[in-house]
Amino acid sequence: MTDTVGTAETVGAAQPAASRPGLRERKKQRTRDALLRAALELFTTQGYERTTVDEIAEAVDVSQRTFFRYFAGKEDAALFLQRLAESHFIAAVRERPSHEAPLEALRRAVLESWDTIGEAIEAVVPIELHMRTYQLIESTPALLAVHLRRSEEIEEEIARLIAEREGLDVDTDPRPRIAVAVFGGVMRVTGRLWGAGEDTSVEAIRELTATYLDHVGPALAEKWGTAPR
Amino acid sequence: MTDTVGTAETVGAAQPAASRPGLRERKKQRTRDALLRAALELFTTQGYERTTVDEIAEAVDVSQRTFFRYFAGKEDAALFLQRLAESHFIAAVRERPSHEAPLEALRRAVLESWDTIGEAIEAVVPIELHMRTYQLIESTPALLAVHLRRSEEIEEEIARLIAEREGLDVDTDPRPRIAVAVFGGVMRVTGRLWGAGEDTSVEAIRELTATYLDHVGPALAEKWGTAPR
DNA sequence: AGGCTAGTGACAGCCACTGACAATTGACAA
DNA sequence: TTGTCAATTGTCAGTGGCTGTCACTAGCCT
Repeated sequence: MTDTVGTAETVGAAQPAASRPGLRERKKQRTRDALLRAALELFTTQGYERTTVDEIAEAVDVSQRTFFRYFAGKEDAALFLQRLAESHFIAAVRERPSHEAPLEALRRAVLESWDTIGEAIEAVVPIELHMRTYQLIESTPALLAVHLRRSEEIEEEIARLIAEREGLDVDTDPRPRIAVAVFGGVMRVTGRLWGAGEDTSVEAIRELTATYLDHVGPALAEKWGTAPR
Repeated sequence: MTDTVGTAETVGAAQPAASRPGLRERKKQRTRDALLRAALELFTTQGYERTTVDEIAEAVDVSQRTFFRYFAGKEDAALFLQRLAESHFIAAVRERPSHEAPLEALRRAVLESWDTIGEAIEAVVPIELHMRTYQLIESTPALLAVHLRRSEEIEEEIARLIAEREGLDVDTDPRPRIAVAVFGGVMRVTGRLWGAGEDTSVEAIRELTATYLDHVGPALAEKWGTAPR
């Protein structure tokens, strides 16, 4: 709050002069991040239901009302990072070359986006907190419910993307939606297993995903050999 | 509330003397049904969010507290019939002969259970109200979220069932969960399309389901022909 | 008939969330 | 530097879902 704040900030920040959000904007960003971190920290330590919005606000020393100005609700804060991750995934799908077969494109998009997502999150909160948050979501009915609904919305979006890639009409041809539903189904299964397991590393989820996607074919086979494979 | 209620009920009811729940029990049942009907009626006419629990209770002339003794919450009432339907579906799967391939068994189970479910529901509320309720769920975010979470739980249950049928271990072999996830994904897509469409008949959902299930293979093909089919 | 207990109503209270209004503070121009 | 405008925030009051408690009524059982 000194008189040289302006200069100090400009120098101290790693902003390459291209974008200088202004004091007000930066302050807002800091408040949002602080609220998010406090919320996730409290959620993952005491549990989601046992944490009140007042506690979160108090931890950041703002009014409860302010919390609701940054987040639509408790859920919104808890799922914030998921949304971040989802947008990265969608972007990854968009960038897949259109000569790849639909499922192939989706597969590469997830596997690839695991990394870029990590970086984006680290810029806001420690990755480790995000991992804990993910497990929290999987184990908290209220959060899982909202997360699954969001997943469905994303599936619709991706289905339209795929349809566009292939030059098809989603409302006429069932294949885009089906392909995405299949893919989404597998992702949900692997996500759940990953969250329930011990190894929370990116490698673990990557491998699990790849393995399960490889098993879609066999799982749909007329007759299953008893060989588990 | 006359003194001959007991006798009248015994005669009037279609209970074949095998089970006579007792006055208390019957009264409870009537209260529950009344609450359910009132709730669904209000939900589907005014909207879920715009209906308060007090309104529902008042419509049946009981205290708000009593509503919560019968239903865990507003959601619980709204999804009551879904749960009924789900249990029928699970039962149908259990009864499929074990020589059928997994997906074939699931397919037959749904298509078959559409009918038996109808009867079970009619015993509580008019089918037509159930149809409206289904559309309400699909179009109400809060309800859809919980419904999807329940779906996931059911998928897990079915996956274990399938694994058992095939003599496999769900935690070792990915195929049961994958197959069920694929199936569930298709069901969700068709359910959504059905709810959004005009034709709310059983035939419509049956045909839609069959068609979409038939397209799973093509949707997973390496290269999609441009023919929508 | 009379005790036992399930079911209920009435009341109090917690917490998520919202609208309204006033106070504060950054942004920008004079 | 100072004044004005607009964005942010705090405060207050209220709505609605949901829960705990307690006294009371009415089926049920011996």
